[in-house]
Amino acid sequence: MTHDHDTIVKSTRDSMPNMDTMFELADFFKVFSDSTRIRIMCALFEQELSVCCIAETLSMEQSTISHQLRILRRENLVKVRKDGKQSYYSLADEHIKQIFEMGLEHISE
Amino acid sequence: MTHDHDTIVKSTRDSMPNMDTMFELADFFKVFSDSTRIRIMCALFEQELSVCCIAETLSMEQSTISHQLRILRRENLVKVRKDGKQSYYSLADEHIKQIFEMGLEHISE
DNA sequence: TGAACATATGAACAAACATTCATACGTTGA
DNA sequence: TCAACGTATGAATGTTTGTTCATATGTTCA
Repeated sequence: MTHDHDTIVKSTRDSMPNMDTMFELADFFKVFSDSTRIRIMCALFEQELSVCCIAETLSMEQSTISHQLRILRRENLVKVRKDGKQSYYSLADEHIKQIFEMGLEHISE
Repeated sequence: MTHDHDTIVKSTRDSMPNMDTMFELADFFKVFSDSTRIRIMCALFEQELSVCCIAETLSMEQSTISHQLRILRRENLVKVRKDGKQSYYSLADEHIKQIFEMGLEHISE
């Protein structure tokens, strides 16, 4: 780059959020970037479900679902309730629906 | 799974969006799941910028930025205006800011 | 108590992805 | 026209990540 961009570069940098914030933002959206996790969350929109019930609903292996639920749990998007042998998962945040709506809105354009 | 979940599985499946929709949704969020792309979009919030200007703002290689801009272009999140040697990129959609806001809201909890 | 079941998790594997390097293409101005 | 510059892109590379397999943990019930 030869021409003088110093002013623009500087003011652009100043206008941007903190580095940390932008990395966190990417990490947050990363959770929604996998179709299995999306499908799990969609399944949980109506009611809480056990792990094997989710697995059967999605026609996927129990292990796969458990691994993905772990990620959703870590990110505080779902919560667990244990009852006997089963673990019942539900959405931790009503917020999630809004985020879905927003994505759907963009897709339908 | 031994106990009878057929009813729940069936009604859950019925309540869920189309498969295609859920895959598209994941693909949409995938675009936001990378910190470089997030940073590029943040840089473009204020004004259109040339490729080399973005690269310098983020202290990253021009090639890296070009590759990521290609993805953002493919997903219709940025648009290009060519002027002489330079390509000026800008956000294609005011929508994007809303999506960012929503993510930031969740992070700050 | 032991067998059947539900869930969680580590290791291995394959696929997806971001970055870098090298280079090609197009534009400008001397 | 040729050199310098800005941008785009294919190939190579290393890393991340989702899925599978095997298995461990914990619970229920006969």
